[in-house]
Amino acid sequence: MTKDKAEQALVALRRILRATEINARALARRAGLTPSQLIILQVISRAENVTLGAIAREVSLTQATVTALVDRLERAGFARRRRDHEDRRRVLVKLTEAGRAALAAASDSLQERFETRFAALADWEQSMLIAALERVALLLNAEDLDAAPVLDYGAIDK
Amino acid sequence: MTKDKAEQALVALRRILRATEINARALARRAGLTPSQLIILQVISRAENVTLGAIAREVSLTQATVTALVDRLERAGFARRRRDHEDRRRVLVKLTEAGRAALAAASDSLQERFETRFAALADWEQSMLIAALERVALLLNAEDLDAAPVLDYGAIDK
DNA sequence: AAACAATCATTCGATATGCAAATGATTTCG
DNA sequence: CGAAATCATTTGCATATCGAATGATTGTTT
Repeated sequence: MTKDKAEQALVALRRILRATEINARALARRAGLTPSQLIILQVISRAENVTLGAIAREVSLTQATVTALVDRLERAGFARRRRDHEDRRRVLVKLTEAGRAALAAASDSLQERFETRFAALADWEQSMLIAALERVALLLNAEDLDAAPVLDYGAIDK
Repeated sequence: MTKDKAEQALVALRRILRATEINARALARRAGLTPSQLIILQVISRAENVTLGAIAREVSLTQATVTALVDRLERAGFARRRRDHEDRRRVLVKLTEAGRAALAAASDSLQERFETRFAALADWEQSMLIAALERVALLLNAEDLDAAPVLDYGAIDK
């Protein structure tokens, strides 16, 4: 009797998760940030001028938590707050130059390695991998877990 | 010009990471545990009688951190410590009945859903997905990031 | 065997994470 | 207008995580 195939798939999946998880920690460390802070920073950099609540929803954290995280990012000089003029309840967050630099310093070598190696594959193989990954995401029902549009979780975390 | 294929792959990958990450939190919550505690509990359950240092290495945390986590698991009645007789510096950790029950209560619905859906696929498709996942793990160079043998990160976190 | 080095766990101090509930400010809607 | 909803912050609390120091034990060297 062969090893259960679903189990094989799960093992490979866990290996992927583990690699990215460990990478995320190392990554943040290199940038002088914590994993959570790095994630927030990535969200901010992707969508300049986001509201705090939007960030919270995107990363599935509480507004209170995001407030605290942005506090530290701001104190570290990586981000800046400013009130929204349209709706003065909102607070928009923006990346500073230092923040951009920190992100650059944290350039994701794991991701780059992946991209490089991926690019070296034959075209049909690239397509196959994409199809397979999307299939797996579907099997995990990723779509009804996150209504969030762009998500982009950086590399995990945590 | 078509969207970069590597980017497509990464997007799917992030969706997978995100699904599992959110799931891990919900999972732990259901069992009355924190994500970290759940991970430790899973490690313990898989290899009965592990040393604290071994746990730390397996999950890439500090011994100090693992000590604190096991403290809480023990206080909650989910695990028990006992000294190793061979080498009295070591401390072995064992799951209690309550711990086993907690793990059962936290049975991973995401994983189950995956297994169910995976099982419904045609045989060739299963094989293809496995191959693809293993390929991706390789592209991420998972093997030189973790020397750890069994790894099995449960459902990530964190 | 005595001395020294290595290993293993714990403790301590410090910072960060994360939540729920309460509060304050502003907008929206009946 | 006044009530309800929305958005951010604050507060209080438990946890997570690390590095460095400490204590206990084992292994090694002379």
